[in-house]
Amino acid sequence: MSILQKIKQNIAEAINKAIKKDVVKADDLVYPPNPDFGDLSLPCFELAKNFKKTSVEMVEFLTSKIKLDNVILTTKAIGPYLNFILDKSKLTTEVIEEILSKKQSYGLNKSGNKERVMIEFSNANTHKEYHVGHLRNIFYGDSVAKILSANDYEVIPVSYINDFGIHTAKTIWAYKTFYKEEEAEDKGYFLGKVYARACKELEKNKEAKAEVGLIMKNIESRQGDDYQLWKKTRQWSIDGFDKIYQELKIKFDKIFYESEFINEGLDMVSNFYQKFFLVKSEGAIIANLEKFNLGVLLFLRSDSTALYPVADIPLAIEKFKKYKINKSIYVVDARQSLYLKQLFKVLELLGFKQEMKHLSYEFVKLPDGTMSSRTGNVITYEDLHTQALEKAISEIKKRHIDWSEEKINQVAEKIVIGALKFEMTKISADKVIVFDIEQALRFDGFTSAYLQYTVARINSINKKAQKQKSAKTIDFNNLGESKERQLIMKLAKYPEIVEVAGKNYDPAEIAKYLFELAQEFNDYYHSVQILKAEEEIMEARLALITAIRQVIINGLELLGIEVVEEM
RNA sequence: GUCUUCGUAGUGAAACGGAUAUCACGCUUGGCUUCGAACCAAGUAAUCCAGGUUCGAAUCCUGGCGAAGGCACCA
Repeated sequence: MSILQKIKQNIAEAINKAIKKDVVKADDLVYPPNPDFGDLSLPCFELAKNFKKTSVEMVEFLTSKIKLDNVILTTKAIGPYLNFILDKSKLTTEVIEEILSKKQSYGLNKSGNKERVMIEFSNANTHKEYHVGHLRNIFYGDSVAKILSANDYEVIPVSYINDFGIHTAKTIWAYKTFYKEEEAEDKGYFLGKVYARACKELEKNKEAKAEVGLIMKNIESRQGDDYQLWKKTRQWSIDGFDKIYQELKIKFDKIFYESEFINEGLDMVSNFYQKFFLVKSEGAIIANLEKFNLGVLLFLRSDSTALYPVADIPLAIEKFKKYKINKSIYVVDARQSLYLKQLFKVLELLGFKQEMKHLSYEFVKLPDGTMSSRTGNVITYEDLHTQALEKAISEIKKRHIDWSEEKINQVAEKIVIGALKFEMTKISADKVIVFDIEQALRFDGFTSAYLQYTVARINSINKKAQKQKSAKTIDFNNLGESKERQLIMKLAKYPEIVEVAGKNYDPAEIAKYLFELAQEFNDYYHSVQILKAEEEIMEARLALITAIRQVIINGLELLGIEVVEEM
């Protein structure tokens, strides 16, 4: 339990004792909107009803009854709110010492109870490009995985790659027709271009559709030249994804492929046909879920080729059986909400009672419309990354004429990856993002560069302080400025933020908190002297800013963002 | 047609049903011989409309308007 949670509990107990009832809970205590009101607050509307008083009377009543203890310094009644002012000197010492001793584990909690959770994200297709839409998915999924781990869940991050759809045949058709034996350096990226070409050409060339169908059949037969070509190009894509995941520093425990599950799924369909819920309708095999208000779900087309649930179901079952998970999370675009409800219902009908959760997020659009690999209206990861890197490098060169190329590149890379991750995770998942590349390449305001800059600034102060530091114990009573007290409260709230972010699967919660913390620090930095203060004050302030640095680093870690020593 | 999501300063975003609606960008003004100006300070400007529930609504309910998305052979 965090320090603040303990305090809330103490206050709730003190109130319950005062009114001789057990009605107030720790969570009823909220933070006042203005620090002048106090540190914690109990809105007394509900309580007043219980006691048949007006809320203002209730506050007066409580004020007269409540016993102050060693945490609550004093109370302050403002209208219907009973506010509490905490003993800051004690809080300050406890908070800073906890952060500085726990370091990277400050903020972790045990709420997940080691529950096994599998989270599936970054479900890209081979033989297509990896674009900014995928980035929202992978950053969201990766961050949620990290946040759940911080809440003590045993998280298994996985990805599921569709390598067996008709799109693979289209790409192979275009490759054979227009590119022959061509090979590019970045093969995954190259295939994306080939796919876009395929879609464009197929629109005007109707006869080619039959060729594509033939290629698909050849692939499905798992023998012959087309199949070999499929295998080769599939590997190009997979290598391309690996390279992207490496650049983004994102790891999966396991990557599943549709081609590994499709046969099992087809067997399942024939076993289940006319049992359970699978029926023939208009020539196709469907699951009729109308009585659950979920419409119908197609399994096989009337030409008996497979649709997406065929492989998704055996995969889901493998997750439950082989990985023994309690909860299965799917990070998938909101457009597939109905499909996931159908999938979960089918699994439930098959007897799987484990929790299945669709972690939905809205998609990424471009200013001139929906992103679509078919029309070529996409921003690929590679293009975005290259542009962002150029911008970051030029910004660094403006500031550090003496840096080596290598150092510039290293720092630029971290700034760029941070910027991309932050842009995607700072916005709540239910908002459509209209991706503006200019906006994403900004390094000021509500951005990860602002946070990285704050850390670099603190590093710089600490470096300059090295020689002046003594070994004496620090007296935190020297942190008496109101801005310092606010910073302490902010730092103390961090563990709760991690918990809320976990409960709501919400990285944006972390992003918002970190930005506010950094803003408060930068404001503070401009208003006080640190290195030029008296020795004892200086040491207390150095400890404070080191704690701030630690919390920013910890929070950024949950978003998958690295900091830089200097920038 | 039907279901789902979203409508907050010029733009983009925040606000467990709670106190004066917060932040960024933009624009106007000010701050570097000073611990890092990728920074800070001040100013400017907003809850789609109409009802309802509530002590209290940007938030919940109903209806309208607007935008996006789903709804049988695309994933």
